[in-house]
Amino acid sequence: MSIADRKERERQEMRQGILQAAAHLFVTEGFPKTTIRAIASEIEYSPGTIYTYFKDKQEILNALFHQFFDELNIALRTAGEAVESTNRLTAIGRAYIDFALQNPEHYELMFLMNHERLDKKLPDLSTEVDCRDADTGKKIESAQDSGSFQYMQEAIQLAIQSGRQPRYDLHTSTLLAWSLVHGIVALHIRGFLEMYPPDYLQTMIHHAVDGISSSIFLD
Amino acid sequence: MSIADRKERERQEMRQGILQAAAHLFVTEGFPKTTIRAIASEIEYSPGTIYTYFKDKQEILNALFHQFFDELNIALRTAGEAVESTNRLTAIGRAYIDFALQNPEHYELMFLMNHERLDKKLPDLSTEVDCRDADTGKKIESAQDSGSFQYMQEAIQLAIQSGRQPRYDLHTSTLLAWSLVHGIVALHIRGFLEMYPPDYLQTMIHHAVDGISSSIFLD
DNA sequence: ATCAAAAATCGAACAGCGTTCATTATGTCG
DNA sequence: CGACATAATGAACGCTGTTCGATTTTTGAT
Repeated sequence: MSIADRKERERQEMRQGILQAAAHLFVTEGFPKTTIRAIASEIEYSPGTIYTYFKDKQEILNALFHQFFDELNIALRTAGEAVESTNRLTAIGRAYIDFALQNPEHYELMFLMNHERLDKKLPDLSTEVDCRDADTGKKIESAQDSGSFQYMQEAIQLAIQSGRQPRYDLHTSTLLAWSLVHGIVALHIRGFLEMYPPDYLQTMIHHAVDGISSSIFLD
Repeated sequence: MSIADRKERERQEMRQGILQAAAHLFVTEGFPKTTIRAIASEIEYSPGTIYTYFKDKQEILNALFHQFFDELNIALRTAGEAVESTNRLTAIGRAYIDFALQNPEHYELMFLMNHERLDKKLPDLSTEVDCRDADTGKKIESAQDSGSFQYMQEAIQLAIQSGRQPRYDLHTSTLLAWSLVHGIVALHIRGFLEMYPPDYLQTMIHHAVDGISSSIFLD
């Protein structure tokens, strides 16, 4: 079994090498300007070899897409678990904005770019039968690879359980909170907030994060 | 003088024809899939002719960019002027979301796509000397070609003057309002809200619009 | 009307792209 | 060792945005 294992391991290492080179080029040069030939050159292989490991350029992007989402997930949960549940939503909001502003190219790939057809793999909190399992009892995908959205929603629910008065229902509150932070960083990354001096913008964003709660809670 | 005028008019008509064909293709096929050859074919000219009227493909996009911004501007001001100043912000927010959801490809070009280098031509409300006119009293760029952002800000200022208590300063309030509506439509157009049933999503958006005010005002 | 000058149009051509594929090389097993 | 699967190659295909000399059309003055 060892030889097949090694083969598979080498294959994954090659995939990771391609992904690493691609990520570097995507981040520094942008997605459209990153050519398959450039990726191949970076890992010192022929262009055709790329296609032994990925179906096409889009699939490379998809792989990075999921990888970056995992990073965001970890960043949010790390920031969230570091504070008690009452402050959690604010901490998550701040971590979200920090992640986006410190990794704008990652955020670009994840949320801003048009991925045509791509399985978003977002938490399907399908309102009704969400955790329809009953037997096994662990359908929530280990709650680890469940999305950032889900975690934000859990934080809001915790705040409500702690006694805060929600303005809207849970989903609407989550949507508003997410829209607010996404809207700010999306406008910022696209350069629509360039008219503000950086420090003033920082202050506004700071207020915005603190304001997430006041947007969705009555008190 | 008439012949030079006609030449110029014909030139503008040709430009408009190209823009119209390009807009149609951009909207139906998307920007990357729209080729110069396809645009040329649509207006029944040779590909090279396009370059007599536009420097490159990007400049066609820029022209449409400004054109769509004018459309949004008009839509917002029409909706805003139709109601008294106290309800204006909500009316603008609703018109903004309606515009984006009814013209998602326009919104894509305006706010979602990465335009690399592009003079955003956004209202330079440079925080300080904004409407420094005093004498004439109409330095606000005829208030017509001034941006949608500016108009939203004016609506908020009107609400404040009507006695509403702002949570933050004017710029921050405007940023929050804009981020909220942009965030919602951006997430929606990118397909991140597909897990919600359409009618439930509509309700949430409805709440969100009504909630703009409660986000930035204390009362 | 005539005719040079100017402007507009054309379409072939160029370099680059993502992708494919027959060929070559490499490594694995009977 | 020899048969075989697998990986790597790089030329080639069809496409792209763009350029440019050749061609046609339009202009302005005689």
